[in-house]
Amino acid sequence: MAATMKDVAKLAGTSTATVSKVLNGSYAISEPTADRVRQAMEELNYHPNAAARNFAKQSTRCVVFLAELGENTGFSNPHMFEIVRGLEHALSEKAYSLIIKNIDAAGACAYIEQTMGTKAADGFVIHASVISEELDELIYKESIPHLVIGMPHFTNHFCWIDIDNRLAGEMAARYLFQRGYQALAFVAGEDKDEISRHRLEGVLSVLQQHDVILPHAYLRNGVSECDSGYQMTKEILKADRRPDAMICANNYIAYGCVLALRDSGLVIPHDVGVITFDDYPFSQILSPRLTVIGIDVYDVGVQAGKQMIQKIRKPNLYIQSYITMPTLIERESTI
Amino acid sequence: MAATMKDVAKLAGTSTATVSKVLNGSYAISEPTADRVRQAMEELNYHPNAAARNFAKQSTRCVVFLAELGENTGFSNPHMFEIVRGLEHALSEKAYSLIIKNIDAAGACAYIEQTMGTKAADGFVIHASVISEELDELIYKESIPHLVIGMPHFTNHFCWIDIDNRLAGEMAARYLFQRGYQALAFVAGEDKDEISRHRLEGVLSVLQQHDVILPHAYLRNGVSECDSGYQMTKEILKADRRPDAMICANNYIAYGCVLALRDSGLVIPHDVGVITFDDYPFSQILSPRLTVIGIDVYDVGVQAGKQMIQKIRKPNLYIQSYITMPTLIERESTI
DNA sequence: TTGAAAGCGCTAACAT
DNA sequence: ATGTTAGCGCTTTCAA
Repeated sequence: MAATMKDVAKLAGTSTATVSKVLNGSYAISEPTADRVRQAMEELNYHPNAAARNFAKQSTRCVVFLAELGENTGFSNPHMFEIVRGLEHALSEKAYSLIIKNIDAAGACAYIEQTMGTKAADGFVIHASVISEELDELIYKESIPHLVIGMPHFTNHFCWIDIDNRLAGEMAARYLFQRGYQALAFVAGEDKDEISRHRLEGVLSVLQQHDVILPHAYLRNGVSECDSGYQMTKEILKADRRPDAMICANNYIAYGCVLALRDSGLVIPHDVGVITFDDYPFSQILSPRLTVIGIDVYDVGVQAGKQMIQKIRKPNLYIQSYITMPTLIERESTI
Repeated sequence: MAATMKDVAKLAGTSTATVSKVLNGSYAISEPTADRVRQAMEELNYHPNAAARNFAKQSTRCVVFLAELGENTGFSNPHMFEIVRGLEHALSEKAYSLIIKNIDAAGACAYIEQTMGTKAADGFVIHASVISEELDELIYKESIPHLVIGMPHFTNHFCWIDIDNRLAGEMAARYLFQRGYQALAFVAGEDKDEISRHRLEGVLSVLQQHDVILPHAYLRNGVSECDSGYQMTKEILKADRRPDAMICANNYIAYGCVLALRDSGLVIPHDVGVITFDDYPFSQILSPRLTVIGIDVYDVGVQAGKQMIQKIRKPNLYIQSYITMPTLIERESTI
């Protein structure tokens, strides 16, 4: 049986209260006593029992990350994992543990209610994929420490943190102009793909500032797949005057775009520049290595973790939103 | 303040012991009493406090997954995340929580000792990337419930679970022969890349069975990158007689291989078949969609989770190893 | 079938 | 500066 505080107290010739005090650094304890206690701990190889401690303090030092983790999430949505890494980092630093929970929107409410009810966690970081109005209500009513990753698409009381895809689009366009490209085309995802749409919006706003419009022939909608990116690019290349830069809504599309350009005998980045979003490892592995507007998703996780801890400490804290900045990563697909 | 067992007992007109008993289903309680208790719980919206419960039972119902989570692990090593998903699934089923901890081999020992000492977790699932002889000793000495994912490369007392890459190599070669391919080439990773080497070994053993040897010209070592795969393939194609099937050590290499074949005017799968390992989502997105020897890593996680729970319940249980089977996934890169 | 009571190991208010 | 003591909420043994 492991040594308990009582054992330490006995050996040090003090009370458990004193031991507790030197353990927690609070209150004033004379150096000699403290030393004796520490010595006793050492001797008994004493480790305070976390469960007992948390129980007495009514805390768990656990935060749970709720998300819908589908098949191959790690690969198809690497951001998810980067967020987890960032979270883990921030929480670990403050001696919190990160619990991962795979759940869908339907189950999230019950899970949180249950977990909160049994006091099995101190707070929740919730991926936007599992929020619902019902959840909003629960969290608001019970004032549950939380943080949503991703902007909710309905009126809500959530605290959330997100990425600015519109701004990323602006940055892409602005960068291309700056590099001397003049005729920009946008290879988009589905019309209902919000990320793609926001990126396009950003691009358009920059075009407007430059007093140019995006010709119909320079915009195609497809799906987030290589084949689709290939097709769209081929179509765009049929335009009377060929664009000199392609902005691809995402990596999958970009890959098809690159293949189509190659097949058309065009040289990247001299004939045509290519830029896309998100620094997926593949954008570095494919050749040419793609210039990208990246987002430090890891940092989103770190921020979320820090905010989370704040909110656990001060439940009345209310930060509605926080947006992280994209950054440009220049590589070989642009001049 | 949330209702406690005392409140329930008072309302139901029983003792807390009785409440506890109906809660745990154990012991005999008369139906009428049990009903009264349940009713009281309902009425008070009572949730047993997990911390108190675990504290009294001296358990945490937490398992931690230890691994070195580098940048972009989600993408570069999607298996890691799939394992996490499988683990989470198996643990959730038995009401265990999964804690994620990012740590390196140097820190693992201290972390486990500390976590075990403070009784903050019931068991550990440890990725092979963070094991050490020191850890082996600690775990053995303290008989800590654990399970290592990946075969240790030194004499040890660990319980571990792994994947059979050698067998996967065999399956790839056997399949190609069966489909009528006759001249197989192997596009390998680094010489020290164990996974690549094991796959190659499997291939060689099948070749041997067919009384054929792998010509020098049909084997190249490189690195796990597209460019390298491209180069190696180009070199292999210089052989006097060109191979009719390429076995690529992994997806990255396979991607380069496909590009090189295209550039050489060869048609996949008719002129040359291509097969690789691991069903990365990219193997489905690239065109042609790659035939692959896949491994159900998710299932490895599930098994690990189940084993873990077994070991927590019966610490003396000793399962040294367990190996999962690869499966063939036929797609467009082979006939 | 039920209840009383002694923990589980630590914290913190209060007293000294 | 240190000790006393009453919890924290639940489990479980033992007695009734």
